[in-house]
Amino acid sequence: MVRLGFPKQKRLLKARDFQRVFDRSSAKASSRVMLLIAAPNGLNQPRIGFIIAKKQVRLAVQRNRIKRVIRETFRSFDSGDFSYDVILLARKGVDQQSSRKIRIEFENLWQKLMLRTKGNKN
RNA sequence: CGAGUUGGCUGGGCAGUCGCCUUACCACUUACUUUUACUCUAAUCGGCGAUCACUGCAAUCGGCUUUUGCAGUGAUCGCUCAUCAUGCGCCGUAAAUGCGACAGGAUAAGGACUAUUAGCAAGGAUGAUUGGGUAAAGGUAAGUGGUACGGAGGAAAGUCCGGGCUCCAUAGGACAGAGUGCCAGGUAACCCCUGGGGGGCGCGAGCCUACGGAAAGUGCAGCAGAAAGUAUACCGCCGAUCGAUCAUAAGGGGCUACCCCUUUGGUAGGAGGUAAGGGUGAAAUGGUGCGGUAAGAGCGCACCGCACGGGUGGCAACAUUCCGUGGCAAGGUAAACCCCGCUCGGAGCAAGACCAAAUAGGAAUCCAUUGGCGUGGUCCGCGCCGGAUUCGGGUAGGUUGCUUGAGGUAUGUGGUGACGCAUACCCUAGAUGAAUGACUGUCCACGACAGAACCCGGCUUAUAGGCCAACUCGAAAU
RNA sequence: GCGCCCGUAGCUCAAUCGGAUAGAGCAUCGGCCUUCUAAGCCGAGGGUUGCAGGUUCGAUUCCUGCCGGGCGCG
Repeated sequence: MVRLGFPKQKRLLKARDFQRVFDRSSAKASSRVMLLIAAPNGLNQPRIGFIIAKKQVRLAVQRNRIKRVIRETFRSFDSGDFSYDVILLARKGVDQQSSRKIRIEFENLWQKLMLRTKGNKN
């Protein structure tokens, strides 16, 4: 049974964590409106952090919406022992897309990312 | 019914599943800590003792050697060391005490015994500090799981004003600077609000209004126009008064087909008069009429307007169909400089406070007590005493501030109103990479603008709609 | 959380302490030149001066409020 909670252990909180992911990034997946960067974290679960700049998404309501949608999607994943830290970078125009579209796009990118990290291992 | 004005309220509802944050409670785990019990004995400082070595002194009239004693230094070993006290007769051990009963039995009575007792007092190598382990109980923190309550806005936004709060002096004086500007009131305060006045717009309900001073001074006004701030005069009008000229109508005179003088009328002109008319401009020094004049003109008069003084009404701004005076100026611009009145100390929750951690508080240069820093534009004042710059190095983790407040709701009451007062009840986000979402079903008007970050009062801006109240205009009907 | 600056032609910039038609270079278009192109020469078009109000006779300029962009301090 997969637990669907979203506690703080599954988030990136400190500036240090973010810096580490940028320094040791091993896989990327991107689309027109967002970019995922992943780095191994040595835990038995993935963690996620958001970088949604005010410059890219002006309104606070939209920034909150994107975070909520993606957190919700991330929460519902059966990630298994995918032990990577992932950073989501928002690009311009995300706020123009509907929540459903963002959700689908993020799911696709996540699948891509999992494939790529496996490829790296081999 | 249509069109409109003003003010106020609301800002999708319901059900289910999963998830996030705060708080409270319960259970478990981990860490820390306190107390108690048991247990182990490590370190530092100090002290004591023994042995050995060295040095000095004495025992001895002197020297040497030896011995003994004392003192000092050093080394080694040991004790202090395992607990809320133990232990100290003698022996032993390297090492440590004095006093001392009552009652009682026995006895004639007492001693002895009881008794190294009880008790008292002093001393000390026995001192001071830091520890480890196990168990139990309690507390704190973190995490996990569970239950329950609560969980963004009317603008949370822009950061345009005003305050609270915190630190710097208790926020003080002067200048500079900034803001503000009809009057009265409300308020903690305001560039806010309410009521009133003046001006402008609208048929109206209503709306807008930086609305002090131009007689303190300085500046500015292109083009056009004669002239743009000083009063002047371009085209005009007049030319009474001046001479020239024409006519000769009237009168007079003379040398009588002509001439002269005066008057009258005309023409051109000049000195001059004038500001009615024309034209320019955003703006040209009251308007209309009559009189008047050479033509005109506030030159005079009437009415209107204006200014000043007084009265009256109003707290005041101001108003005035009241009275009087003045023929009538002193143009505009102060969101140009400026003057006047009033207001304003600076910084901001990354304020500030506490805990923990870290460090060597380093090097160079410059300035220096008429100085530097706090302190901000300057000076004074106040407080503190080295300061500034560069280079190098270290730390930038947590708690608090943090939500009970100029708070809300209801009722009553004072006031035209903003708002005030009284009583009762209520507690309503507090995150910190930042919490309200997702999915499903269903209903309808098919859901706009938009997310708290120390807190309030306003302003401004954005906003799908829906609801309520008051009022205005128009139409129809009664 | 504070503080400051800038928005003018497609682009880069001017415009005197408010004065009339908002100008220059590059770019665009047309013509000349050249066999053709480039360069050069001549000419033309292109502006709601970020938006909305206000002050003023008159606003790119002054004031107020919005919108957008940039910079600095902690």
